[in-house]
Amino acid sequence: MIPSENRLAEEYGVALATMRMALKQLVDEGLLDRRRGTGTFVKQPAFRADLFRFFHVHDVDDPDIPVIPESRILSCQEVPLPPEVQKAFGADSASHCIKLERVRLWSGEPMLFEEVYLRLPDFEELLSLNLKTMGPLLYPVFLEKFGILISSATDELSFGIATETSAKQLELASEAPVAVIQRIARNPAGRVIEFRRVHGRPERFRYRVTLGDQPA
Amino acid sequence: MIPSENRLAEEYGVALATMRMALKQLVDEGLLDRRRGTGTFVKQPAFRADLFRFFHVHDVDDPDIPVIPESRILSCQEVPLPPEVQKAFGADSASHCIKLERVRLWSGEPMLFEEVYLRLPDFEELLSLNLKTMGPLLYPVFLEKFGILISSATDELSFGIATETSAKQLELASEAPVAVIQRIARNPAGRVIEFRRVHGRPERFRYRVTLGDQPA
DNA sequence: GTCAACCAGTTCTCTAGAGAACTAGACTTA
DNA sequence: TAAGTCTAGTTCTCTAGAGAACTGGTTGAC
Repeated sequence: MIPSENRLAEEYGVALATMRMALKQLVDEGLLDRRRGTGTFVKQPAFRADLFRFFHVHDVDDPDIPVIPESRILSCQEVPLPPEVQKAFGADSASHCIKLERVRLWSGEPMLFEEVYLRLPDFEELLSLNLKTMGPLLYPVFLEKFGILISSATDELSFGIATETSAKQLELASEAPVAVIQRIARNPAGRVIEFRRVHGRPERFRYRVTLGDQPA
Repeated sequence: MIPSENRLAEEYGVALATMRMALKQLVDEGLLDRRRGTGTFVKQPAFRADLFRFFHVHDVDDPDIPVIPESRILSCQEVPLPPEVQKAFGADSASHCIKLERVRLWSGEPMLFEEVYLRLPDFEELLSLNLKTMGPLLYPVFLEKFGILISSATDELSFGIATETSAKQLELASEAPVAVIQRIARNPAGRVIEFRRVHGRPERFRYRVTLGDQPA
């Protein structure tokens, strides 16, 4: 809970209405939560709900329970920038980047194989970080360890065939059909922070997204 | 362009600041556009950009050009409510609904087969409407003919196999693999207006979505 | 012990206005 | 003609405050 609008206005030497406008803006941005008669509270960053709600693998039997799949990191190393990543990062990118490979499992079965590309030198420290200690979600790590907030992402879904690596990790036959998700994630300034390519086992794959005004 | 905030406040007998707050809210809802030094203008409903941006079939050669596929309506009739539609519409639904079938083509090739379920009696008039005169997009028709605004939608993508009908319309072999999109669309009050099931040819299928703050 | 009444603290809505910032068009001048 | 200047009209930001609406806790009556 933060101080009341009265106190804040006094403290910062602005009029009450001005402080109220400022607070309202922060509410609109999803950073604060105000309750009449109670007070103003800081909110968890909204991307947790916004970006992961749809990226869950849903149980086929009960599709309303979203699950965050377990994460198993395979590798994390510096590689030259692949051309499609170069295109996403833009001209101001370095010539190398970090490539992180991981498998996401659900009930012990591999569901998704992810290749995550991250900017250098921004994420240089990631190479020396203990990957075992990371949780299953990357964006909270970005925020806590690097101070980088992911505020928007564009996903593109299509169908493709497995690569040698993804087939192996997903326990599929070589060149089996897979779901392909390509994600470009940005910070609030619109700078592309992450390029991600995901291959998923098609038979249990389910991707959910809600656009527009979220109904209460 | 609508009258200035001064005039409106006077006309409605409220204070200037109050009218400003009201106008700001309409701007936030995407209904108005204000330009300092110029005036306030009514905006085209935002869903046009929000909901259709991602629902485009992108050219494989040039994925940055979105295309609205041509629409060919096959049928439009009253049918008993299928159970999954019943679940989406909720308990207050009538026992029957409108089912609209159509194919969406691109460069003459069928890309998507859609089954659209709409509430009765809300859309009763649709049965007597000349379907030939409708454009390729349904939501503008909902707004203009029925005064119903679609403001949010939840899409769920998965993989499945073609039904007899969808295989025929998409010119695929029976039980061929297809992309499946299930959409639930709502009005601003959160009432479910539309249930839609789409089958798509997998090989050129591409679905793009951006969540979070849209970068300028 | 239970329930109702009260109260201090908070946000919400609205009033009344001043001055800055900006725009589009009309006007002036070289 | 072309470029700069002015001006009326507009939105934007901020001040100063009153009263309503609501919440969570305390007090008091039974």
